[in-house]
Amino acid sequence: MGVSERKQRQHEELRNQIIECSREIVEEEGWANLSIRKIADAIEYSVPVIYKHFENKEAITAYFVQEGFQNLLNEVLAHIDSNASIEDRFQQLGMGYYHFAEKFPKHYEVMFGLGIPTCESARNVESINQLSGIFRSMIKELSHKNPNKEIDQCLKYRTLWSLLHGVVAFELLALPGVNPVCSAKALEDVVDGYVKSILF
Amino acid sequence: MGVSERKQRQHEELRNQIIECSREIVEEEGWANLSIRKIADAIEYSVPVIYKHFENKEAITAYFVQEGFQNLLNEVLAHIDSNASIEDRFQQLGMGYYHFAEKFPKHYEVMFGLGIPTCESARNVESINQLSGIFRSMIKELSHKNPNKEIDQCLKYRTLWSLLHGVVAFELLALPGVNPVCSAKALEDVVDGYVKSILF
DNA sequence: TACTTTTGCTAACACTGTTAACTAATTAAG
DNA sequence: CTTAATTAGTTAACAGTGTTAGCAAAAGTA
Repeated sequence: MGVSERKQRQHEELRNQIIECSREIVEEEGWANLSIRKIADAIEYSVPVIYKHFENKEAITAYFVQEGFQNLLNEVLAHIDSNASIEDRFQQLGMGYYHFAEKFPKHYEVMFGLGIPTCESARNVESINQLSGIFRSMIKELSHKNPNKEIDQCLKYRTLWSLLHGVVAFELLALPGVNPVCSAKALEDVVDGYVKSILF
Repeated sequence: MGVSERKQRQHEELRNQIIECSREIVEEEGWANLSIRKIADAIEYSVPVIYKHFENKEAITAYFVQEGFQNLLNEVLAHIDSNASIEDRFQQLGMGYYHFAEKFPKHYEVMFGLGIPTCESARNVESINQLSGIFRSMIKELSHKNPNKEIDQCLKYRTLWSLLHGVVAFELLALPGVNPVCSAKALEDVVDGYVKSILF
């Protein structure tokens, strides 16, 4: 037959077109200007067709949240050299995180935007759990280097992510009065302080 | 006459009503559900009346950004005991920042929300400059305690704000997989590391 | 009293997300 | 091969959004 296969292929192709057109719109006009009608226009289909592929608009943004966390995971993994010292690996982790945000700022926006209902869609994303695992194991390893100090690893896990997010969010916010110091430098500084806070 | 005075008073009263009704709506339904028509309904006037008091909807949110930074400044000032040591004052600053976000989460959202066009409206807010001044002078003072180390104060200013924002943003995002460690504790931890990164 | 200004309204325009109802094309069954 | 069933895709509507033009009524001024 092959006919139903072709149909399914075409169905998936259309889904991809929705995704790619959405990506372009967001890239050029930002999340606020992404609309179902614009997508429909871009894929040259009528509006209701989109609802055959995505339950609603939020499901489209949720896709990008998912994709974003996958990219974040890949970027972090790509930056970590498992032969390096644990201290260096923390810097590498930071740089991976930073480079992700630099490469995919729109993804970062929708992943971590405050007040946007996409926070919900971050739940049940497998990549987060993997990232979480990397973070925690590195913290554990670093903690072992300083057996004298009682270290709350749960707390440290949270602060690590806070630090990373803080630096990156500031870069994206471009708050007034803040000189354009290189964010990578700021992140290096912050991670350095973080590592020291565990070691000393 | 006093008649034009009364008119102006009534005009200002209506403006206040717009603000207070907006505050209530945002408190109960969030920023996404704040609409001109809902405000008009609440103040029991027709829609165009609102445009006599605010140029557009963004001007309303801009008002809250302004108010937010004023509150943030007040909260920070209230927490800092000028007789305390510089190390303690950094902790106090952090706590002031944190308590502001705790008391006014909706303000924090609109002040620092990513991707929301209100970032623009943060420019030209006088309170930011005052806050900025406090941050910088404290960094300067702490740096003097360690004359051996060459400290990039511009960088430290940026990282300080990143740290504060990072912790608070995480609290508000309530990201999955992150145990509900007390944010105040996380902030204390972070500020401690920050101070040490300057002193040692 | 007549004129002018202010005040506030209705109604519209151009958008938004979402869905019900319909048509046309395609597929499967008799 | 024709008929029935399914699917694909459409139009048109509903309810909501921000914003504004045009008008009526009220209030203030001469």
